[in-house]
Amino acid sequence: MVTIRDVAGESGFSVTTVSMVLNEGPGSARISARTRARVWRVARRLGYRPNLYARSLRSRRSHTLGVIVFDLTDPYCTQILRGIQNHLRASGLFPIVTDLQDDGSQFQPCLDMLLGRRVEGIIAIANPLYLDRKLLTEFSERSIPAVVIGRKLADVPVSSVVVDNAAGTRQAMQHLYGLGHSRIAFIKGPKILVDSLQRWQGLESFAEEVGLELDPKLILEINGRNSTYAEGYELTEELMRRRPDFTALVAFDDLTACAAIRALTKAGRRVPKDCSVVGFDDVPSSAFYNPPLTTVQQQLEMQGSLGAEIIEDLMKAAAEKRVGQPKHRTVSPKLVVRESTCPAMSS
Amino acid sequence: MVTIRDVAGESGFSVTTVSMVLNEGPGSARISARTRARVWRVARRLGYRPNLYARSLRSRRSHTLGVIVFDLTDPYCTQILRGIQNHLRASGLFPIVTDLQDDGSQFQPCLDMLLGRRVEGIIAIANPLYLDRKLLTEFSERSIPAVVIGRKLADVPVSSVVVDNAAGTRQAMQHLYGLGHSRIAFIKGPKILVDSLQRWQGLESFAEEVGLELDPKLILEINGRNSTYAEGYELTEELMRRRPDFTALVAFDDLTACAAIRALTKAGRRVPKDCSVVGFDDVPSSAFYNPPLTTVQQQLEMQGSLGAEIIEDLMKAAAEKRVGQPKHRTVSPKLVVRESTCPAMSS
DNA sequence: ATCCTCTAGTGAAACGATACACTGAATGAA
DNA sequence: TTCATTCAGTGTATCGTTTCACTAGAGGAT
Repeated sequence: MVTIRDVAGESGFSVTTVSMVLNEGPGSARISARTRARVWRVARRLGYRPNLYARSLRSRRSHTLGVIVFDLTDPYCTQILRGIQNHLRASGLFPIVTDLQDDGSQFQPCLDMLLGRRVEGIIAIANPLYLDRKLLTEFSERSIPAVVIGRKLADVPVSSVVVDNAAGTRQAMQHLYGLGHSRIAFIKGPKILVDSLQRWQGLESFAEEVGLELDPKLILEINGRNSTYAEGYELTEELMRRRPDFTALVAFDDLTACAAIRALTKAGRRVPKDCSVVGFDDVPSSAFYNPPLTTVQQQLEMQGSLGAEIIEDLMKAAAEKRVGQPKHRTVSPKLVVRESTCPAMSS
Repeated sequence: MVTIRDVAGESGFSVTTVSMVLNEGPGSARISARTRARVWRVARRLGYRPNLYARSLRSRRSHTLGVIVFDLTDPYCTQILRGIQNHLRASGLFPIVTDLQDDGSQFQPCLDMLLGRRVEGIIAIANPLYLDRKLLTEFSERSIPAVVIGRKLADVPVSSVVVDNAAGTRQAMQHLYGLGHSRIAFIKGPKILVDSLQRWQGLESFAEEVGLELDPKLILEINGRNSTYAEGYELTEELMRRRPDFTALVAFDDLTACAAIRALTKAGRRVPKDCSVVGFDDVPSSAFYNPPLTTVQQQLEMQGSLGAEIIEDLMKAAAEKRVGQPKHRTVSPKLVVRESTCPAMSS
């Protein structure tokens, strides 16, 4: 591997000069244009590549941030990741992503990894199950900026990006109500997720406003013990057993919605003609479902880039020894209407 | 941040001793148990975390490998990634993943990134479109081990892991043939992918063996100009226009299969009763499709871990200054039968 | 001629770890 | 007693950069 010393020797200038030229920093202005050109030429000819380890060691900056995702195979995570990457590309920061693989006990090892690599900031994509606030506190103690995407932690001084869940389900309900649906079934999310409650509240408040009664028999809840899909499927069967006459179903998320559609189809009910279904998230595969899913889009990429923006600011502040105040952003979800919903049959 | 010097000062031993103890290397045997215990205790108490930059700089080992994926939001990639991670966890190697975002021009920057971080090996998940063999050659020149997953490059001395495409489509055909289907439609993959040809050949050879005639009018091909899904949808419509009487359809991949199912459903044909459909890949969402997709499972996780195994061996060889021979592995695909296929109607 | 400023660059000391050759004391054999 | 060997560590150079204080020489002002 060719080092800066090689470039210096070959070009006839000192290591310092080469360093200043190649970094194009403020010092570089003190070097004549001719020298700069020569240094660059030699560096290029030799294929010089600065050793990031040496650089970071000396400069005490890693230009690196850690991203902790709870499951890299989950499209929810990868979309957010995409947003983060896109925002970061311009800023010269490099994301190191670590994957919890849906296993909470991996949190500490991941954190150790990232701290060992001296990340200057952290973005955690939060499955609340695996988000250890104690560990996040560790960051604020070391004054390493951190932002959580998908969850707002009340008692920890950590930035956050969240979606306005209530606004999302309100839109979903508005849509169905506008289509003339009134016997609507619901599959609520598991209690452990704050999102479950928020989504339910948005939905309930809309129903109350327009004077729509919700039949308790048509409200079921995922308990989260088995696979979401399997459970969604079974709950839908249970709903049909209880009250076969509902004309629409609101699912906690897209996966549940897909399970519901499958169960309905199996039972001989056509979606959307016999029953409309709406989901939440808008993961990419929802657009390709049979039928394409009407769902509440979370703007995950946007959430990612907002998170990246926040962390970037905080990191800049930290580098300049200022203290950055935690920031909190909320993104507005947007209903995307596809083919899993249609007007209620006038019965 | 607490350094090794702090631990040395606090424990009363020399930096060298602390280093030997904490690394638990061969040198550590020369240190008494009492000293070891003390050093560990102090290190733990102070929260010492070795600086990986300093370590790598001095030891000239990064214990790091680069993974280049062509699209991190593609489940194909994330499943392979999962396999890689799982294999690597035990071996103390850390994967740094870079994402091409489906943009070939990102290949060089990603490579630069990885080389700057002194990765000791590379795994590339190959969308052949973006796999630059010139750049990969750069690795073998620097004698950095590399393995490509998803493609075997004939003229480059680089290891590979591939799926036996032909065996996969043979199984798919066997399945349909066994169910009594004989009027089968096909949507071939785009010409630029080697997989397209291989899958087609497997399929054709099976048909020939059992004396099944393939109607040229029922063979269409994705050209890859627009979105695969949209094209799959349109091609299916075209097939129905040409010969509405086919009873089964073999799609190039799962996404195409989903598009086909959607098009068939829209046209009022029930899957599988009126037409069976089989895909290829078995991405996770295929199991949740409506109906759940019968498809050829690629064993992507397995491919990932095989790739990791190869790179691990090669890296070990490189570290010991041996030369590792490129290895080539082929995984056998496996048909998974779900609900998108059923016996042909006896007509 | 002297002093000062500016220009264009240089030298040496870090950064935090590991590698390697070395050492003082204790032990054992002759 | 003496010499060699082992034990349990230590001192110092080094990895490839950046940082910071410094300087030789040119040019201008007095």
